[in-house]
Amino acid sequence: MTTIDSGVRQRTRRAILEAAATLWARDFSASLGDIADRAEVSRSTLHRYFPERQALVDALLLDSQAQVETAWDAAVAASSTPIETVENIMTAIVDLADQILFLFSDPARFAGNPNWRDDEDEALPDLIRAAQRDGDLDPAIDPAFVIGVMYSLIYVTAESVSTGALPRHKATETLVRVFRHGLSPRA
Amino acid sequence: MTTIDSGVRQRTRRAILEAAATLWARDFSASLGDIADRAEVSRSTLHRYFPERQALVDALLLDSQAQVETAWDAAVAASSTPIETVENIMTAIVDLADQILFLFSDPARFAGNPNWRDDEDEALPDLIRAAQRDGDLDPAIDPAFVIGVMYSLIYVTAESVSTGALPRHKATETLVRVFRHGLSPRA
DNA sequence: TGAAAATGGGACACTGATGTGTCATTCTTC
DNA sequence: GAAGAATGACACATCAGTGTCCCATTTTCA
Repeated sequence: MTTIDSGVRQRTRRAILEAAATLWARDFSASLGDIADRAEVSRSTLHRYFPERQALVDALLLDSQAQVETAWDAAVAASSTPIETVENIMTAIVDLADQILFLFSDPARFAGNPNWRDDEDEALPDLIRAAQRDGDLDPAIDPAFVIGVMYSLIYVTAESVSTGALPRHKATETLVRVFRHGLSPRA
Repeated sequence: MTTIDSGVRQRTRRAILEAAATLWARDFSASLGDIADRAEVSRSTLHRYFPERQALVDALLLDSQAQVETAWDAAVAASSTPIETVENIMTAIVDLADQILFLFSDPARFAGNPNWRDDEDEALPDLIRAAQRDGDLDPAIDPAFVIGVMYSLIYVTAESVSTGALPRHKATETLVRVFRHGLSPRA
């Protein structure tokens, strides 16, 4: 178990993490039994991979942060200006809505957890301020508020996509448009 | 108990409902003990007012809907155009963020509950469409998406106000501004 | 094919939340 | 000051979620 990592184990582990993200994004009190059902795995198996509930929480925390970071870095690499970077990050993260909700829906959820990193806590406000200096975002609006709007719009967009109300490209297009127009310095 | 409604009982009842709204808005699995603590009341007293958990849920459901309806009607009465009505509703509802979260954060929470009413389910989309016809909102954006943006912005604004990041008038001003600009038909 | 790995499922104890009831104390109100 | 309302503090039973074993069965792979 410590040295061997068969493909089977990886797939099972991933299925459990996916199920946990889906359920815990909406309801963090969802039981391990619910998660096991969703992952199409017995509760025994779930406990073999994650002995305690906290172990699954920690694993999902690390996994979610890694996924977000990957998408984040790709968005940064593909952008040239601050506003473009912010918009690309939003678009990229729409697909990680479950992970975002799990990570950020309750600010106190991971307080004191050694695995919690708020790396971007400074990177994002810096980006916002840079975009404000460039004249692409209204400098009168508190960066923290801008970030709140960002995550809100991401969540709304992800909902629209997951319910099938809008195709992904159309939804993200609207997302970026609403964000840019809503927070632009133009009166 | 059935005929008498002393001021004491009303205050205690209200304190419990307030506490439940505050806690359940963020975490619907919060225990009755937590709510009793928050309301500064013993768990015994809470059970005297609401014999079962479900009784408290139903009472809060009715109370929240009534509060929202009151604020809603006042906003409608004070407005003359569809877009103005929508904006006034948003501003009024910022103070009811806990109730809004309790009512709408989980679409399935009240499925099948006889006390659940979605009266505004048609009133709001109608308002949106009217504002779109007036040229105040972009007709290319799905009304359901507009409503999602509305509630998201209300939540972000309420957060800013409750954490003290922004004074209420400044926050609501930004709220309306972002909404109008973000969804305006102007390119 | 046969061993090892992986899984399913049941039994069990433990814990926290819940629902019910009783009794003593505090507070209103006349 | 006395009667009744309101509350707090316990005690107790119940129940769902959790964590731990154990064993039979299935799947994987050399």
